[in-house]
Amino acid sequence: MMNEQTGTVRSPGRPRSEKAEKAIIDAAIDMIAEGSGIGELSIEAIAARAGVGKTTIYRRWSNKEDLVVDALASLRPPIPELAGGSVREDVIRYLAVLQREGNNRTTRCFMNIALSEHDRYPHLMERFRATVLRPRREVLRSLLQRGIDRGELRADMDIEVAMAALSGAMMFFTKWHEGDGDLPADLAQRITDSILTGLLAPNTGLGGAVLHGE
Amino acid sequence: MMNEQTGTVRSPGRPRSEKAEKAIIDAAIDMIAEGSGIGELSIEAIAARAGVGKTTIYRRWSNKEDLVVDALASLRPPIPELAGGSVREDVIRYLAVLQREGNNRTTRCFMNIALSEHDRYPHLMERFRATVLRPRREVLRSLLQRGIDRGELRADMDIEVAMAALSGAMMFFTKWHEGDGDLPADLAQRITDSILTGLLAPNTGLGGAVLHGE
DNA sequence: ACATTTCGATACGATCGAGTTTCGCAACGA
DNA sequence: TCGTTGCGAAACTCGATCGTATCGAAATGT
Repeated sequence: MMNEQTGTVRSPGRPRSEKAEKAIIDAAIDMIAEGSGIGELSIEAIAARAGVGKTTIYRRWSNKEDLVVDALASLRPPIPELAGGSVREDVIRYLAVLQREGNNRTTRCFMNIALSEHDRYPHLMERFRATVLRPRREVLRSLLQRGIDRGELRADMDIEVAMAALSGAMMFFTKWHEGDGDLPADLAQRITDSILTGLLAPNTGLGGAVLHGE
Repeated sequence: MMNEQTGTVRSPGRPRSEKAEKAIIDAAIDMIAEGSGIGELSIEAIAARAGVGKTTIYRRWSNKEDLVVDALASLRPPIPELAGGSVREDVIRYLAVLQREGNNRTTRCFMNIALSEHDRYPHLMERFRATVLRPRREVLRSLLQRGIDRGELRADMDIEVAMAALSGAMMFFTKWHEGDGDLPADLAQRITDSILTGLLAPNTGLGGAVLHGE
């Protein structure tokens, strides 16, 4: 009755097939990656593509949203690894990863859903925040914090805004780039340098920081 | 047979009701604003809400996408008006408008669709680019260009990247802000100052621009 | 061997929505 | 008055999908 390794109760009968479970989730992800919104996704189509009976799906998830939540959570886009060089180098590396992911079909559709079904599927959104957004945010935050500690970045920097500017700029390009050509290869570098350097002309007399005062 | 004002042919019979047309479009917009994706939107529901027969819809649009395209095109979110003050002031004003719109239910759902149905409904996306994206882009571009001409902004600025950073940062907040509270009231100002000033510490010896060299 | 549970397949009733047709009435020009 | 066209309402056919039930076979523990 007891599983020797885990100590949990082992129910009698034929065990559930992990292969089927994987096939179902893969099928769901594939269909999302092909552009289905959650609304268009049908259990029947998932079952057919996974080569699985509908029963096998309903035995595991009671509705579509639960399935999609699990499917998307199983997707774990890589968290950018930083080399620990200069802050500028690491920020470029970080944005380059975002850019590469933005061109990946699966990540792209995943992000589409995260952006648009925001209000309709709160569970899903929370999962997205936890597995994708927050880890990256922390990587970037600690990177910027390191820059401050080292004196490479200004100590009075608005970290939240800086993170939004860097990630948002890249997101803006990957979503709304005019023309269907690829994004420029040096985009990560250009974004990084623009935001690190700032837009103000160098010799306005005062250092830029003074402008902060109201 | 000829319409006196326009010179066009006036067909016989009862003319089409402009009121019905407006009611249909309003109903469609309402339902989109309530969170329906295009997939969930049904012609029957639109007809019912508009108090109109389905025939009246099919007589005008041959399918759902055409109707939605027209409906969304009829929506004309205001293009930010700039006061012509300092560049900093105008950028803040511009971003403040974006922020306000991000909290508006209709604009928000409109944007959701633009973000996610990107690939599935190309007509719709093109219309969105033309009526929303491009005009704003031009406002912001000319604003930054003016800053360069006046010497307030650096002459070697990467305008495309700067626009993406400003808009992207605000978009990032309006879409993915943690916590459900409202966005801070001074957000537009914080974004503007952070990006104008840049993130680099002031006294790294060299002016920031030198870092651009590879 | 036997009980139990899952498997894929298939069928089922129910619902929903698309798109078409029909109806009687309303609005227009001639 | 008459022909034409638009109107809303309703009925209709058709296909998709839902969620459930049932089947014989397969996989496990006892």
